[in-house]
Amino acid sequence: MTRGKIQIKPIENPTNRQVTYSKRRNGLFKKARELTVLCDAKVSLIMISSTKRLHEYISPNTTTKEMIDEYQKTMDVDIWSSHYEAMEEELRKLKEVNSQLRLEINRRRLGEGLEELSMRELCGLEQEIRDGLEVIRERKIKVLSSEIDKTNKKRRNGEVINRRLIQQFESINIEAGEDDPHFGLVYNGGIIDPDYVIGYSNGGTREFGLCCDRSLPSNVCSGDVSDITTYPLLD
Amino acid sequence: MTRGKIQIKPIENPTNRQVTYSKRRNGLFKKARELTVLCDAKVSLIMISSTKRLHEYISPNTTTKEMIDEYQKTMDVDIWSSHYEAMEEELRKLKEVNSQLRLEINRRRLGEGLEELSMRELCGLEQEIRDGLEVIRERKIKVLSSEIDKTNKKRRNGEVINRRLIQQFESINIEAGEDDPHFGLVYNGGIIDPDYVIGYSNGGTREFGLCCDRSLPSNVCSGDVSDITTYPLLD
DNA sequence: AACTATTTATAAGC
DNA sequence: TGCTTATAAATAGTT
Repeated sequence: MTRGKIQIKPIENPTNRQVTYSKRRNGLFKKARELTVLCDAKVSLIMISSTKRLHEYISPNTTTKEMIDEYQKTMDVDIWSSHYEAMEEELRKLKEVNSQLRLEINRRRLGEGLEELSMRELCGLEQEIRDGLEVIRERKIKVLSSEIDKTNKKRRNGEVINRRLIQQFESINIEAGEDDPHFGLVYNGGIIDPDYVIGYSNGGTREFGLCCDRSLPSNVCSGDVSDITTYPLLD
Repeated sequence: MTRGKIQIKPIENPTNRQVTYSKRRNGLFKKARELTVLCDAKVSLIMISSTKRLHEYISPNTTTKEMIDEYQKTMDVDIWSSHYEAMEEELRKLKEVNSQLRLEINRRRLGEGLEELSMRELCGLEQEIRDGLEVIRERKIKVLSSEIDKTNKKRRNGEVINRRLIQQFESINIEAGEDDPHFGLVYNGGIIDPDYVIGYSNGGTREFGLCCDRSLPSNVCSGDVSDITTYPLLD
């Protein structure tokens, strides 16, 4: 605007245009800076040249994000909605995968959703499940073995008391003059047969096995047993 | 900057400050507009006064959102991160549920992850899987039955041709003066025993069962059979 | 908001 | 890009 007034219209010459852009850009920056200082204002200035180069000024007492947030609040528009789109897509996909997984679980657990499976697929699924069943059986055996081991250890620790108990029983039977006692400690020599144990607890640190002689009629236990003496097993 | 040069420092007088803000704001707008036209540039200018009033200029050939998008791309920063937070939380939760579901599937399918299960849980899981297995077995029987039904329908449709085929075989055997033919159509009266069918196809709309008399020695079929006549079954 | 003296911005040239 | 400079434009202080 000197050495001859200019018209405000597009500068055709690219070099000229770029030079003018550069000069005026700096002018704008300077003015923005001055406004910030003089008037305690906040200024966000973003410029993109025709050559796609970006320059920005932001007042020192704020951030671009803050300015944009303020802009949004004032204009009551949601500029970011499009920014959610990618994320929403991901969300949608995850939800889909999720429900697929749930379907899969239900199919396997309840054997539902088999309608569309071919004979070959059904056989494959059956085998898969059999395999899984086998693994569970093996695991059960392992758990049981370890429980038995623990029980045996406790039994060994309790053998002294056990012997005293047997002696007590024998003396009672002798006192009563009975040769064929129907009650007694059943003790099968090391391993407790799980099928023979009635009532099985692994909740605490002590375990008890209540055993009955199966050859006895079931009503033989119906008497008054409240005066039974119990002994704590050693840990 | 006239009637005496000014220092670029905060204007203390609020009225003065506001007046200067107003004047310089318009100046900035004008410069921005001119830059847009002269240099084919895009300008986004947002100003907030000390009295919290917001003014903006945006070049006619663009939008504020576009400018901000471009800004983000260039600066390689995510201004909106805070806007994503809620969504990211949801995303995180979904992913967690997802991996839980996958874990669940693997446990059920492969019988893995059983280490932490108690005896009671193992028994429950085993029963669950047995139940699922039963459903699959039932489904297999259903599929097989339906296949057999379909086969029977086709067989009935093909009975006329079947009979002609039998007649043809019989006449051949009579011509040969043979009383005990070793070749013939094996037809067990309605239901084709799947174990007896060698080669089973359900891919197309037509099905063929190739049957051999199992009492025959295996080398009896080794002759020249290239002149066998085939008949298409009715659909 | 208008005026205007002056400063500032800048177009053209190098 | 940077410097120069003539001149247009912006604007501080006043009314």
